[in-house]
Amino acid sequence: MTASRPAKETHQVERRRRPRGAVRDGLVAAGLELARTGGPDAVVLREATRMVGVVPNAAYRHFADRDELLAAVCAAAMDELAARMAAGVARVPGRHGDPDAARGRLGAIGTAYLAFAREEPGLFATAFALPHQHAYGIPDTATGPDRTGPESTGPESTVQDRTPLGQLRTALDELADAGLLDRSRRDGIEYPVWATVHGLAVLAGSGPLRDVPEAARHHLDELIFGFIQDGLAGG
Amino acid sequence: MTASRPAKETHQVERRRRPRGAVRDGLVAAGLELARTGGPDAVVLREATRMVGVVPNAAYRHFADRDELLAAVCAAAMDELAARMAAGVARVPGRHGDPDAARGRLGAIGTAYLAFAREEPGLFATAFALPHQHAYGIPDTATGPDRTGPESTGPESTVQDRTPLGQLRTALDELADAGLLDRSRRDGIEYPVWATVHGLAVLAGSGPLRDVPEAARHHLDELIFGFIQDGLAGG
DNA sequence: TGTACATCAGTGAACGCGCGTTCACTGATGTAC
DNA sequence: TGTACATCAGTGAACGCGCGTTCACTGATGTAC
Repeated sequence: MTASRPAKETHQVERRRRPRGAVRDGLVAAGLELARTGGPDAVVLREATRMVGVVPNAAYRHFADRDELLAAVCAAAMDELAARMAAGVARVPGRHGDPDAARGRLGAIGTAYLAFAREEPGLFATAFALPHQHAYGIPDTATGPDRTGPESTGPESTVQDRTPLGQLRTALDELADAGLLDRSRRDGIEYPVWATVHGLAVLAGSGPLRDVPEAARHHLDELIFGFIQDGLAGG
Repeated sequence: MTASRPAKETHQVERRRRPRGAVRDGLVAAGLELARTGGPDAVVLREATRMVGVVPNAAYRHFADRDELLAAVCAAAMDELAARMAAGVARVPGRHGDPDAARGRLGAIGTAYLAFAREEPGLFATAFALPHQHAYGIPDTATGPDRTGPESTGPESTVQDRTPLGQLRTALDELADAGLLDRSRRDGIEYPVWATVHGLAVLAGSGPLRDVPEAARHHLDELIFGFIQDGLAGG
């Protein structure tokens, strides 16, 4: 029986029994659950420590302040979106360059994006809520390198990254490889495509279209996908 | 001199000197200024009363609670967006049905929308922040009539309304009247167009693309407008 | 035209709450000799 | 292999703050007779 272990050992387990990093991970996970229900504003430091079963100030061993915890939660939310997209893409069979597969993978990306926004509006909002968003002001100097800006579309765009934009780029590259997207139209096309899907995601996930019934929702999805197809085909 | 007025009159001015509705209007205006700087979360009831020069609980003569004040501020923010769009459209000369004018008015709508999101990210976020957004949950039953849903695109869509979506519909109708948009493609096309512009507005206004330098920003705008044009032309 | 009274829109004071954050502490763990 | 000590990661108690909201009140305004 396990009860034969000395009581002393059971007692000394009270302190520091958690594996290294468990509290930090737990705080982020707790913050993620709070964000799931109420968006970024619901990520309350004290509540997260309560959920982990730790005293409030223990959080300061792992985060400088509440904003740093929120930043970690935002990153985790973005990771979850990326993971769902990757899972959707992986579910589509077919070799790289096969036209049907290429179309299917691009569609899977859009579908996963929209599904995430609708099923998890709180996490979706959190994923795109960079901390310090609260100060809506003119950002810094609006100059300097920006890794997500359109100017980063160059040779390095072939580097595979798991971010939503990176996955979209990969899918569009494959579409071009499959001959379904004219090479001359490839450059920068990820932005209009992203904007279209993101716009519907916001409007239908937590915006003014959030209450449309399911049938109309599917109609909306089809309208948007058809529109993107036309935009990719060119005028 | 005005100083010849009896001091008594100057004194009795202390109470109720404000015109009817001035405090309510002032609270909404104050809330709008708070939202301008910090988005919907910055709409703090006590701060608004301070700005108006009134005691905190005076707000409860005009609003049931903080949420009702926020709702009024959100509506005011949406009105400001609508007004900027209308002003942009009105600036484009040319008769109804003239191709150049029709194109110009549609472009003015998109430009005004994007400019508002970039210049006033706080107000833009507030305009689309329906109160009770904090509870991200499955809305009611997801059934019942929805006036902004796609099913409201019918004979009543010809009714002119000043909402952003209403103005977009009007512009697209004119585009069809001018022969630039195939009638068979008109139905529901406002949603993809709206989504595309809204998506860029969010991404570039307060999202991950908010820090892209001005040159790249204009490039993005052109990409999006070109994409919409291709989508309207059809595949 | 003047008076009596209801209503309206403000004041003043107070409440409980939960938050983020700081301080001094303590016990367990890991490391140097 | 055993001991001394630094570091790590938690505890316990407390802080000040600003918020939304409630209560009883009061004076000015509008209305009925």
